[in-house]
Amino acid sequence: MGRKKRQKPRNASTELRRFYTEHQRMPSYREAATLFRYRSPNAITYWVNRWTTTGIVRRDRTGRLLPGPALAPIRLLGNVQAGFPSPAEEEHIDTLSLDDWLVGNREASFMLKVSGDSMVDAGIQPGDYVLIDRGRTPKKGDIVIAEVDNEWTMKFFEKRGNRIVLRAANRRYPTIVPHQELKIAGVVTSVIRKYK
Amino acid sequence: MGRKKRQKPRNASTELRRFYTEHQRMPSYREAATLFRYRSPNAITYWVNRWTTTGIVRRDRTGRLLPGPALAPIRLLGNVQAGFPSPAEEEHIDTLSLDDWLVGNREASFMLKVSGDSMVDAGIQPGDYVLIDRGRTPKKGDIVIAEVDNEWTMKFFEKRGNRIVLRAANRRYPTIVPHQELKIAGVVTSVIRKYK
DNA sequence: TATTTTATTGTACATTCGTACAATAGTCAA
DNA sequence: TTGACTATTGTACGAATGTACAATAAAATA
Repeated sequence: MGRKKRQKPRNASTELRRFYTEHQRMPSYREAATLFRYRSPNAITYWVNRWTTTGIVRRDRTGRLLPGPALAPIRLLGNVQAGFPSPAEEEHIDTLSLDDWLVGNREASFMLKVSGDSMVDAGIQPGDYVLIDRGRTPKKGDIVIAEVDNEWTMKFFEKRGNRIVLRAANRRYPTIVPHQELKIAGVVTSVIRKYK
Repeated sequence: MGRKKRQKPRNASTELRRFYTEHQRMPSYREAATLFRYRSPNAITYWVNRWTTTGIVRRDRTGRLLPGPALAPIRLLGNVQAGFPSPAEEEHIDTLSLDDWLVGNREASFMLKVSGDSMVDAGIQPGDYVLIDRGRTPKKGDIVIAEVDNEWTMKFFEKRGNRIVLRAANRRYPTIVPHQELKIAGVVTSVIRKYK
């Protein structure tokens, strides 16, 4: 039969991950054959057998492909200062995606980029991103997105006696005691800083 | 025919998202029928038709289910201080997952929980998580995980003349000039803080 | 060189899949 | 009560899928 030079699929994990994130599913054997330039879907059967041993893919009930552990998201290891962690003592957030880990209530969540310096003393800097949960009712000490004088800002939600006050985590900003009704857009559930 | 009380599937998005994150694929029509307690896969065909209009699901080439925009991850909106953003002016990280956004090089990445206070002046606090890229070569100004005196710490990577120095972002810690060879585990690519 | 191992192709088949079609019961408003 | 609309069930069919089997070329090894 006509036959191409042998190849052995290069960076299978990368290609498969790309397909998975692009299509939100794993390829069929025939699609994978196309992807890796094979003429027969059976070439994929051949490779799937070793990919399962290396954890790149798994099979579901009907034999279809699923992403294996090696395609899975980020691992959470131990602490920085407590000495460098050995892979043995990994915490097991392994299987969880950052999305699931950070976003509890998807429908009610959104993200903002921080541009002021009113929260620097709380370690939130301009350029950071904050995840907001719209649905949550703020507790004392929470960081909230609130409307003050027709402007939305990020402040600590606190109480003085029975009154609610909004405190900035920057000595240069005053604490605000809202007169009338107070609009709160949501509670900050996490902060993300991304270095280039 | 025997028939159950009418139901109209409740929180379809939640159920479907649960299935998708658990199985890493969308259900077949028959599986979805089981999931929502229907006796006929055709009940799902019926509902898929309206789920596609509300963006909960999409169909692929062969009619199989894919997660729709409404099942998709977090949206990135505008800036905090620049006034509260209208949904119109969303940046379009919509379709991107936090994982993809934060983790460039999956194989070479891992996560650490910060336990020291050596970087507080850079806004990295004890309890924060840092994502590390093993593969990247550190540039001046990067935050790195380095081995100093048989202990791993997080420091700014800088240069004095031709020498590499490791500087803490906390006035109480000294700057370190490594004598011999310097082991660097990776470069910090992002910081994540999670409030309870 | 000869031999073994590894990689690729093609075909065929049972299984699973989505969906078209038809029937009918539940719900609601007039 | 009647009629219109909505929701559910069952069946059947063509298309797509994973895989078993067999053949064989390419590369590695002796």
